[in-house]
Amino acid sequence: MGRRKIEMKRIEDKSSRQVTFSKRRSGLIKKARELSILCDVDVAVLVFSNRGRLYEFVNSSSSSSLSQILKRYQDSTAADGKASIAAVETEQSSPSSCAEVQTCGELVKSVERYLEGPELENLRLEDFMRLERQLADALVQTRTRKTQLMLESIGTLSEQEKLLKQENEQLKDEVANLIGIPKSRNHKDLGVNNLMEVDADRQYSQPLRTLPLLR
Amino acid sequence: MGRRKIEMKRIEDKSSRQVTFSKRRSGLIKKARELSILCDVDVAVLVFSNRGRLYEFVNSSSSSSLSQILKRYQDSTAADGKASIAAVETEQSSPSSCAEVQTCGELVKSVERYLEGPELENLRLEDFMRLERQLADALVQTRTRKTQLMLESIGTLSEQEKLLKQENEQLKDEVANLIGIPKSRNHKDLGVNNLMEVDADRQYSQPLRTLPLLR
DNA sequence: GCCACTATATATAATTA
DNA sequence: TTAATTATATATAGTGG
Repeated sequence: MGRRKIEMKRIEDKSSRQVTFSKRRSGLIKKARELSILCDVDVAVLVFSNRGRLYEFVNSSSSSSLSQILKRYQDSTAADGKASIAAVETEQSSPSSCAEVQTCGELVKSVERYLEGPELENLRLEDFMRLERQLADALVQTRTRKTQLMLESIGTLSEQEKLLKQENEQLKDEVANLIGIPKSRNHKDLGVNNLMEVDADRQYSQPLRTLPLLR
Repeated sequence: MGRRKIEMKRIEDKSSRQVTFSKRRSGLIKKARELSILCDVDVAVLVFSNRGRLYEFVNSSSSSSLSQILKRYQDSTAADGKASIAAVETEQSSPSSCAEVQTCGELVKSVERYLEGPELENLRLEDFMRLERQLADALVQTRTRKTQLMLESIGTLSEQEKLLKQENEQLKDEVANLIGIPKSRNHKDLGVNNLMEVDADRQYSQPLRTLPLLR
């Protein structure tokens, strides 16, 4: 929304953080006002600057006062007082085999037939509960199979990687040998040690960006 | 901000009011989140639909103190004991972050507390439907992230395998060279080049230590 | 009622005064 | 500095499925 896109993280420069705070704060409050007017709902926005100042918006037109809104808020969050925002994402399609897809497709079709059939009227709650269970089972099986296949891929690839690395090391040794021997008899060991040290370092030289996500 | 400018007054058409409510509500909450992140401040947004549902955002790092601050603004403290779970805003989020996962953990905890609480008797069907949605959302999110991580791992490993194979080929060539044409004047250069190439590749040849955690 | 889309309105990051 | 300005990013009103 500006000359360029900014990263969604704390703005480190104090000055521009302050400017952004001022602009976005009023933007937020403006939007809150618009929402409350357009949709005729109660909205409260509270912003506490880190110097302790409070900026707020509470729509006053309705019967709700701030205290009432806050009361509602506290009632609503009596259990823990925390906000939680769940992001819904469409599940990515996995690399599933043809057989599976076919099976799933058939399953879906059979369900469709089931739901469109003339005997639909005659079905009872019990039938739908059974159908639900069947579908849930199919889903669980599909997911399990998917996970299994992915883990297998990962395992195979890791194994492959290990072997390639070993081979690689041997080749490096050989190269070091071939290069090192002509000079003195110690060169070989030095070369090998050096390579191994480099190798040992390698495993630590990586930013593990995935780790935090697992916490 | 749309195909045309709209008057700043209550939208009379019920349907489009509802649509606008949904869109602007998530927009408002998104902006609140951005403000809290970019400027490192505490922000709370509370939106009550006129059917009594609460949509909220409170930046989690400060929620407990925020709750306390909120208490200061409460002038009446009559308790009516009605319990309800805060509705969870469902919105798409691009970057998965620690905060999100943390939110999942918090969600689980709050659910546990909720289900063990003394007010369990007072909950209505509506509350459980909402809870179900929240949990389903959290589950989808978790699954999606899992799948994403696994796919990333597979991608990385494949890439790595490719690079290792290339390196391997080069090393083999070199060994052949060194054996086939020993003591040629090119030896030194080859050695240096090789080491540099290895070095350049190093950044890709990383063991993914996070893998076991996915199981 | 919920998507995706897209034209347009609005918000705002960088820049200038 | 704070206040305008401007170029760009983002939000969203209307639309169709």
